[in-house]
Amino acid sequence: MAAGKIRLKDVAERAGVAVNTASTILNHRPNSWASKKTEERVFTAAKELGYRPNRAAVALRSGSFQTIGLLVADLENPYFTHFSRVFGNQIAAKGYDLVIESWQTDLEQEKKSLEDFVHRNVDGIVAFVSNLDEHREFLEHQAKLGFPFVVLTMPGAGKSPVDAVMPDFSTGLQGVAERLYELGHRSFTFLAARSVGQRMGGRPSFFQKIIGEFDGAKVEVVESGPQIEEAREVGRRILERVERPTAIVALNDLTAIGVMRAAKDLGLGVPEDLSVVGIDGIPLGEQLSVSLSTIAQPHKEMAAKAAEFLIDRIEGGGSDLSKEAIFETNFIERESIAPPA
Amino acid sequence: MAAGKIRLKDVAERAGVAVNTASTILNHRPNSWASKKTEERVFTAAKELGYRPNRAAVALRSGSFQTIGLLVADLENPYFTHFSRVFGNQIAAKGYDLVIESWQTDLEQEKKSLEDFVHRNVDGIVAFVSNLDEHREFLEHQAKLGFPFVVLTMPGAGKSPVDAVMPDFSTGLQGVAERLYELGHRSFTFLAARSVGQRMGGRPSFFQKIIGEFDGAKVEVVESGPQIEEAREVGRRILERVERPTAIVALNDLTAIGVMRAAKDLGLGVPEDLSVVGIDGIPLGEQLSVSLSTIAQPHKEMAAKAAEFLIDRIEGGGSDLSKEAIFETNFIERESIAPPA
DNA sequence: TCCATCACATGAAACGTTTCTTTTGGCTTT
DNA sequence: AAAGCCAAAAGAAACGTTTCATGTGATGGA
Repeated sequence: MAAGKIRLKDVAERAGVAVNTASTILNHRPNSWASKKTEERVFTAAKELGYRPNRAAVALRSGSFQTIGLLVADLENPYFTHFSRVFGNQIAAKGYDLVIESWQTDLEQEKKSLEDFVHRNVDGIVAFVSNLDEHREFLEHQAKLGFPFVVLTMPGAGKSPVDAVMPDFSTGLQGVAERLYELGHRSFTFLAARSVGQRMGGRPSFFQKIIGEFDGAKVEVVESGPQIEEAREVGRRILERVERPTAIVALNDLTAIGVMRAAKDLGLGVPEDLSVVGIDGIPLGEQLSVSLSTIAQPHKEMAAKAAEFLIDRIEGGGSDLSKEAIFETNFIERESIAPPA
Repeated sequence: MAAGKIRLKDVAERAGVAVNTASTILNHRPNSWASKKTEERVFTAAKELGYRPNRAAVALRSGSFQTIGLLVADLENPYFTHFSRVFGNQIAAKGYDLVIESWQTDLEQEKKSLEDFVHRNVDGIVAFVSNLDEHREFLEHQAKLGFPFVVLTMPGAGKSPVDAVMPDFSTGLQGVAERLYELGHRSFTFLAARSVGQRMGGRPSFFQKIIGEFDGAKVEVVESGPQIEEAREVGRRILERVERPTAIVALNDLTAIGVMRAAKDLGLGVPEDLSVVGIDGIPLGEQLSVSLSTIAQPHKEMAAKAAEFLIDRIEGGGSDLSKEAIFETNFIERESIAPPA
């Protein structure tokens, strides 16, 4: 248990009032009457004793922890920590606490985390999910229960059973493709997330389609895990070949960093010998010695929208249709791209 | 509230037993007595109904949330997320949940976070604190209350009132100094944390002392904030001068990255024109295009020790003297250092 | 003068568990 | 056959709040 065990009862006693009176005064500020004098007494008593309500009791009685859960894929990826911070600020402003959980890499764990999380008795959940279809049954169940749930995922997997916030990579990818082609690139590799179903919302195929419309350009899709180390390995294998691409688009900024390192390992310069583009727009990308070009997601707006959806559900409770918000991404050109050698 | 409101009572009814019987069977697995037959009935009833205990009620009655709090300086710094993950695994194995909080940069907020955290009714806290002395009064109070508390901080600020886990940078710094001197460096800059009291545990002065013992070497101490952006600015100012150092040791790996970028901004190469060393040993450092030399802290061992200290306090409860664990750091040489031009 | 009315305050139930104490009835012991 | 004992299970109190339903004593209208 936490601090010195000061109960509401103690405060009430010291103020010479009943415990419910103290309760009304301390919380229900709005709509409470009570004479100024007793209010005064209760407040000073509480302060003097250093009273803090017992969260377990509050939660038990009022049915809410005032806590919302955020489930991210990997807390060690700056994209998620950055998102977490922005999101945390948003909901803190509404008086909610944040509990962050991180599932790592595999689908089984993702499912398990999701289910465990629901039973932590949080008031609502925002979760990054790799693939809507894998969780559809579960999410439908939650929606039916009216449990406030918002997912962040990729568009294109059909209507989500719960509110969803999604980036739309088409504009960003279009921008990348056009710019790289314009610079003279014709041979591309797209590093795709190892397929957990259609995790990447058709990013590879969309990119292929765009590139396919350009004369003489070709794109190869290679799978990789989402972390630097693996991308470095995969990148090395790609770049060791005789016929290597002149530009690589990676599945996220972290893997793009891995690819840049792979280039370095082989004595290739970025961007002279290889152009690299990431996805996400993590702040770190801008600070690298060769700053990373990227397709940036609007972190802040997405976090705000997720918070808004969730709070609406929690407070409005309305079990109307699920809502979707799709955010455009945009290509940010930095030092990591240049014309091919 | 979470899932479908299945109470222990419902389980008990379905199993045809009293609620306390169900409780005993479900939790007190060890030491419980009850016939195999009823055990069986209770378990299947619970499973069929999808029963999950209400955490608020459990916490209220048994006085513990089975949750421990981790307070870090900045969740966007990979050092802390990495630590969090390792630490989280450690305590998860003991059946505790983890709640992470992040104070950002300034002392006021640090104090506030610390105090708020205590009132979240967690079972114990592990906190990174910038400076023991700033929190001494508070920590002594917690120690007196017997509240399980472990701090991670720098050594040298006198005996900690609560259990403490600390890195000892003397070996690491010694290693850096020797190696850089050996490579031919004579002019150093030490990027120090902007002084919140003696935040850095005498790192700058210790480094000065070591360097002072080498013939013809000099070191200058410059302050910076802990984030990349500021370090980049500060680094630029240092490197723009006519008399610039040939080697910079930064207060953490992130700021070292900022310094490397500052060099790039000015057209200086790392390591040809400038050697850079960080502190912490974040995994990212190894993956940069110019991999970062660093003074590595033993994350894993430190996290394990912090977990051990805390669990001991929580479960042992013993209010004996506070313990300290000091971990050696060690210098890891990577590509970011070389002989001066 | 009497009864509504009002402002202010209180008593007590309830939230879902855990845990301390008590009951039951079948079995051994004498 | 009565007393005692034990395993197995039930009863009920308690944790610290919030909230619903009451209670009070003054005020004002009739």
